[in-house]
Amino acid sequence: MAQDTARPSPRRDSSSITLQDIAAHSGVSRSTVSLVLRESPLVADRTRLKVQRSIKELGYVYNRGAAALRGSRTSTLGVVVYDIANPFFGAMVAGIDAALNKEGYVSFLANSEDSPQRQQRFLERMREHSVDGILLCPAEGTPPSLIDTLAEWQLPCVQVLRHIGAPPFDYASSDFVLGVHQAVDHLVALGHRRIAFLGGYAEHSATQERWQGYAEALAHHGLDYQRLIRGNVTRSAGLELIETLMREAPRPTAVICHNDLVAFGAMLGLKRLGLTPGQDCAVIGTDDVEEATLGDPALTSVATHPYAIGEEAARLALRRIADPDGAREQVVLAPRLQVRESCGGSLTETPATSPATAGSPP
Amino acid sequence: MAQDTARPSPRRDSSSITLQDIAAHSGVSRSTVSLVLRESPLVADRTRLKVQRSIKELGYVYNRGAAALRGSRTSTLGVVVYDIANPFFGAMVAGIDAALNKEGYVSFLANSEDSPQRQQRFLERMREHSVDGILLCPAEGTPPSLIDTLAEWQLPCVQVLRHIGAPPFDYASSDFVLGVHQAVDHLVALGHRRIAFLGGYAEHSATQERWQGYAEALAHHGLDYQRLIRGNVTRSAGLELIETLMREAPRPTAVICHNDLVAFGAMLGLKRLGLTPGQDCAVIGTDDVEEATLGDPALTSVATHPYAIGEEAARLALRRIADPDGAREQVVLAPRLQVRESCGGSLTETPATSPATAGSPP
DNA sequence: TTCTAGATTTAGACCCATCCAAAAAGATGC
DNA sequence: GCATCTTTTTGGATGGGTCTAAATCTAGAA
Repeated sequence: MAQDTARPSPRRDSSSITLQDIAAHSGVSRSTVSLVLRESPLVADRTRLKVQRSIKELGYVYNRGAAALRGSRTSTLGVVVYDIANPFFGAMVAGIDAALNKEGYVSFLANSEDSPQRQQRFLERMREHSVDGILLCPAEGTPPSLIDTLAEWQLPCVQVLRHIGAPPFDYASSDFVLGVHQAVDHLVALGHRRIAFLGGYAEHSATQERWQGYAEALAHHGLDYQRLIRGNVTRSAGLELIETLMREAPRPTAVICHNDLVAFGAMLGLKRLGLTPGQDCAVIGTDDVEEATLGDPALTSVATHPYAIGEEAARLALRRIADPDGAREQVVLAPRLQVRESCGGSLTETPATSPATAGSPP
Repeated sequence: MAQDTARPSPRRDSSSITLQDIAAHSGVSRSTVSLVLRESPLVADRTRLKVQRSIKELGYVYNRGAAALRGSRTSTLGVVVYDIANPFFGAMVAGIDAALNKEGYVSFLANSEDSPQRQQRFLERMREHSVDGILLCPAEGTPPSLIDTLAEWQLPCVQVLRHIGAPPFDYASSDFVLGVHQAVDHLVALGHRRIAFLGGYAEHSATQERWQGYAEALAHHGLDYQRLIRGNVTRSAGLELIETLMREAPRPTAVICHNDLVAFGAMLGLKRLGLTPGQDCAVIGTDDVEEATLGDPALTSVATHPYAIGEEAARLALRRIADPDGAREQVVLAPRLQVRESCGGSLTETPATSPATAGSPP
């Protein structure tokens, strides 16, 4: 109670100061200090100020580990992606980070490298660390039962980009079906009739949705030509696949690519074949990465907004944590076709389609 | 002790099982179970097996939060980068993740967006979470005192790619000085005499080292021409900077770029000016990202091995955690010039320089 | 002045593992 | 059989918060 000004402030070994010390210093109980720390409205203003002064003066450091032990939240989240070196995921993680940061959350990140085993190990570790929830981009070959396991563990999980297991589940992604529709519509409007689709394997929901959109859109426009080449979704895959494709007869006059990397590879492949992208063959990518603007030619691309997806996924996770039994949600952002030179249209930039609204996944 | 087979295994609400339950079930004390969990050699084999069986049978989940409260380690690390959307950092984070994973560590990731404030907030939060250490790529404008602050906090910190504060400090990076030397040497061998350097600002140690290498190498070869253009390190910056540069007289015959993004921008800029990269002007990048192989033309680049840097940084952090007062280390990997088409040499790939050995930073 | 609802504050149990010192059990030597 | 070492095991204190229910303190009502 009395201000002991006799000795210089008895600041102990930095962070060994506890609630008890603050309580003693400010003349209240441990409980009250705890309430102040958690910004409870129960505490009277005078008391709050007094305690806050002590906290600052003694250089107190909140111990979240201890708090988590008794309390119910850790303010941590686990995030699993399968290829963090891919800039798409980089942007997505940036979005997640920004959204979590606002709410005082921090996230553990794991790169599964598309290995279900690594993914599993990480999730078990997350359980041991008692994270409040999981953001999961499921690795290729993840058993659908994983979602049930997480549910048994009482660990809220938001699936991102890909989904496994049976609905209803929490999910955040882009509407890939709609994206391909937009691309096909645009090409048809430009007069194309032979439109191919490049890249992807059937295992992922995200690929299946693209293919579904492709088939639907062709049917919708009454087009007969249909050519879908499976393959990896890398630059070099695009390079190889386009060579196969252009050797066929009849050739397509346009290709839609699984992502921008494939599209860049395809454009390079066209050039190596002596063809001009956008003139001899239109190319449309997916994702609209930064590089698309500065390609040669600039790439028309279905923008899938990874940063926004990351933000939405994080926010959805926070909602689910706050209300674990709430109705499952699917936040599926509408993509937007970004028209540039690679599909031979004019060089002017045309705002192409509807503004962002929610669609629905299969 | 007696196997209570009367009722179906009394598996309670999933994860509410504690050491106490295991102890009771296997007929030993809590302490012994704890020793088993930590793989202590003190425990007799018979006992260990018995306990492990109980652990499995009851579906026990280790509570790391509780362990951390009493013990001294959390097996967690904080990682701060300033631009996770950049594939270079993506690869680096992948390396960090892989190295940590092997040792049972997990990491919190934050994207500072080059904001010292965000970085500061994150570091404070990491302290509250009692991470065992920090991997820090300091944000632009980070006060050098931050390193002292972390030391006061008793938080081991390995700086990565950039460094601030006074030596000795723990640091993992690439030898940027040597990288530029390699690039200049190669260009000089090809007959170039007017070599410019593109991009970067003086604030970062990583930029300063590149510039130092540039100046040193020119002096070493007795070249008079010296032209260094500051600027951002993005694709579009490269595009703009090269235009400025090529309008000068005399023009350089070669440019070395701060990173590959700048180099790609520069190549695009050359094409827009009607010049051919590798013929009218040689271009060399830094980092050797995947895309370099598939550029048009393929880009000669100083490979800086981000994945390896990430691994080394993580391992160094683990060493420092194990031995907080050990001598500070600087792990600086030697880069390697990857010769391709963009500097006009032949199209054959020449293994250019020495294999990886450690160099030393300024 | 006494009573009471509402606003504040608090004591003490609790979360779940780890640490330490000391006890118990087993092995060995004479 | 007893003392002496080892090898194993263990009780109880401990870490630093949060939770609950109850205690205390107001100010306005009766």
